[in-house]
Amino acid sequence: MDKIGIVDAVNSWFGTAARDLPWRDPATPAWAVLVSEFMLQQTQVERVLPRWTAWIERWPTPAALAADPPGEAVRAWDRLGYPRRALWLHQAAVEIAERHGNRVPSAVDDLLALTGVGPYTARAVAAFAFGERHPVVDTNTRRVIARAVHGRAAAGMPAARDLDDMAKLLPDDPAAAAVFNAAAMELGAIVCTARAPRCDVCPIAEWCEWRGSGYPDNAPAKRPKQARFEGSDRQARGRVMAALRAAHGPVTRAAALAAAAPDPSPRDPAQAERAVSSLLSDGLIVAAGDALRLP
DNA sequence: GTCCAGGGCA
DNA sequence: TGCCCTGGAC
Repeated sequence: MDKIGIVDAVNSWFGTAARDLPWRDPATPAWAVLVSEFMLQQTQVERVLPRWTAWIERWPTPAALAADPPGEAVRAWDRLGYPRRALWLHQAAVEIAERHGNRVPSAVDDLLALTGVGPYTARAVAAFAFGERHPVVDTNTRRVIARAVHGRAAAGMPAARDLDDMAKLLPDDPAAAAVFNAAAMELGAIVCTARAPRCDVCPIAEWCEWRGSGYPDNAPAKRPKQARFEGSDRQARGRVMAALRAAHGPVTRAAALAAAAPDPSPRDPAQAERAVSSLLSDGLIVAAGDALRLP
């Protein structure tokens, strides 16, 4: 493996292929970077952009968000999906305001201690907001390393090994390391994709162990099949949340149940009740007398 | 129509 | 290990 060749090729490819995203601007405050990473955990860039812009305009600091009720965060989250993350981001803002003097911490351990911040987000913020040299590994990076370095078609289960692999590739210079972290993710996202890799336009095709050994399919993707969304509890929960976001005040329990199950003859009559009770236990909705509202 | 991606939590 | 949501790819 030619480490220098790979790093230089990926970074210069990134210089031409990378989109001009506002959170990549070096002047972007750490708080805005943290918000972008929360949103990008689960959502494509195109959908995140308008929500992110509105969010940091409305809540330019952690304390500003912490001063509003969490339900406002859930409403502003809109349809980004996984609305528990809006609650977690609000809680993280409270923790930053209270424990860190309204300044996003730069140490990975401090970041990891924040609600909703895991190994990926902690290192992403340390690297991209503070310029620290850390391996930042998401599933795209893991796939790129599995193929280019290990000659495997797909990454295995996430492991500490992934961080070691990326750390070995990282340039010594922190700024170049930050670029490589972002570039490797981008390469995996748009070129070295899971299903249809575009090796013809890959900047590191000449070094790729997987390509060099004839694309062995030695990783039969044992990913558990995702449950269908149509008719799922998740869909029912999403419908209740949409109704609560649209209503600017409490809605009756009956209305929430009706929103959960618009089908007049649902196959699973208990599903609406499950949706409401699980949302209550997640704290995404709260009881207000006989009605329900955002927290 | 079906399948898939995405990080963190319990 | 299973669950959370949505929209886009196939």
